[in-house]
Amino acid sequence: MSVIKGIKGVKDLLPEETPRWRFIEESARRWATRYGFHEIRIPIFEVTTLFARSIGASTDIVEKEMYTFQDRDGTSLTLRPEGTAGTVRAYVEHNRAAIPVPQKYFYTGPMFRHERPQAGRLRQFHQFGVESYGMADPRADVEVIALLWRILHDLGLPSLTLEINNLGQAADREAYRPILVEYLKEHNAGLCGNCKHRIMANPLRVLDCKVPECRSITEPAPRLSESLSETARSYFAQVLAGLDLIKIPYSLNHRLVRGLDYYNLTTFEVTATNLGAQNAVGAGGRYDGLVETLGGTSTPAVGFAVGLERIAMLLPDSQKSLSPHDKIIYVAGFGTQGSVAGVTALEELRLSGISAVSDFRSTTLKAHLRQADRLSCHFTLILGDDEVTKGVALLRNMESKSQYDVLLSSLSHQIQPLLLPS
RNA sequence: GUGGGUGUAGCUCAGUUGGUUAGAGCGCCGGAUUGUGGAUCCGGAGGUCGCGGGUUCGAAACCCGUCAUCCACCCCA
Repeated sequence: MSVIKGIKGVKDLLPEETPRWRFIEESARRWATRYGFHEIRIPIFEVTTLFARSIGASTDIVEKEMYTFQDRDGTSLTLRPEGTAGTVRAYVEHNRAAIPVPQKYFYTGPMFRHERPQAGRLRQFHQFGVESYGMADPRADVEVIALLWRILHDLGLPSLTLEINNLGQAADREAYRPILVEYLKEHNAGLCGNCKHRIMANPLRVLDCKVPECRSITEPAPRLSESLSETARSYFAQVLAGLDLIKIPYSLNHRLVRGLDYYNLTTFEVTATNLGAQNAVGAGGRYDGLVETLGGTSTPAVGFAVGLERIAMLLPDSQKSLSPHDKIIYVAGFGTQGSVAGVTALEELRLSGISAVSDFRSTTLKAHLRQADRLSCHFTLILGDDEVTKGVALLRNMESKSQYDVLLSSLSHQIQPLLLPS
């Protein structure tokens, strides 16, 4: 019999790691709530066309990274590669635009992309994201960026950089595209093979190339910012002013081009050193056209998503185990009568709200005490045949080693006060 | 999809130009202490050397293939 193993790029989160995941998730929830966002829970799979339409048919995600399968009736379904598409779908489907207050949602959960795993990249990974609908106002952008920054900063993540760029409206990019293409064609010879292809396919991505030769070629290239309309420029200026106002530090990056088709105007990304090659912790932007693309009425929107695995990698040790664990009492029942009395003692303690554990493999007091020590229990309740005969149990303080009798008839009553925080 | 690194005990890793019974540390179990944990000492259990083939008198080591994993490219959170 061969052992069945987990799927490549899909990881278990073992009990040792879940406390700090909870810490991250709870922190993100708390901040999002404080900023007026409400949780939405959307399905893990959707019809494939939802993602193809929203993310962009020619993006890498849609072209080669989706987990797609057929439903029994032949409908093509896909495990969600990101959360925005599903959230917009729900927004449109439930006609949330009709509700007369800003619709601000957050979500968290697993996402799926079929890529080769590497540091900070899995096939099932987890994101926390927010979406703010209905406000075509720079302050909405600032609010979302501020929330992103606060979540990450509050977790104590080291050396974060917030980069921001203005992608303009689609018309601005259309105007810029031929200008950039012309420049790139002149310098075609010096570009890497990838970028030579990108000139026609997606010229903006050449700006984002990591190859040093490409970077030095694109450094003096005409910039998108020069082709932007006055409204796009002024909008972006107001976003930056808003960030200045509430003291969110940022740096402008004219090369920041996001990989999803639906972004316009403001785009941003928070990167960290020490993450390996995948250094983006979180990213987002404005996507004013998406709701309409998915059949809703024209609705401006802005949002972001952060990668939980990447946050977990960056989280300092001092932040990892902040969950306050209650005091636990170990019940050492051994011998014929002691074993039986141990079972009832465990249940009685638990019913009265006390965390109680035991290791039923241990048959000797020595073995029990060793387990109590390993479980770092503050107290051990010793229950051997002698104690049962006397109608008592021995309560041992594991640190001071002092121990005394407690009556079995009023066990939890006597133990409860001992477990209160001293 | 492409490239590179690594697969030996539960964990971290040694293992000489190919040579006899594959080791260490930590961990685990037991004893010293017949009902008292952590420290110490003593003892013990635990290995298809990733898998399959090949070369050889002989392979953990060399060759080929394969799988897993990690890292990087592409791209992204």
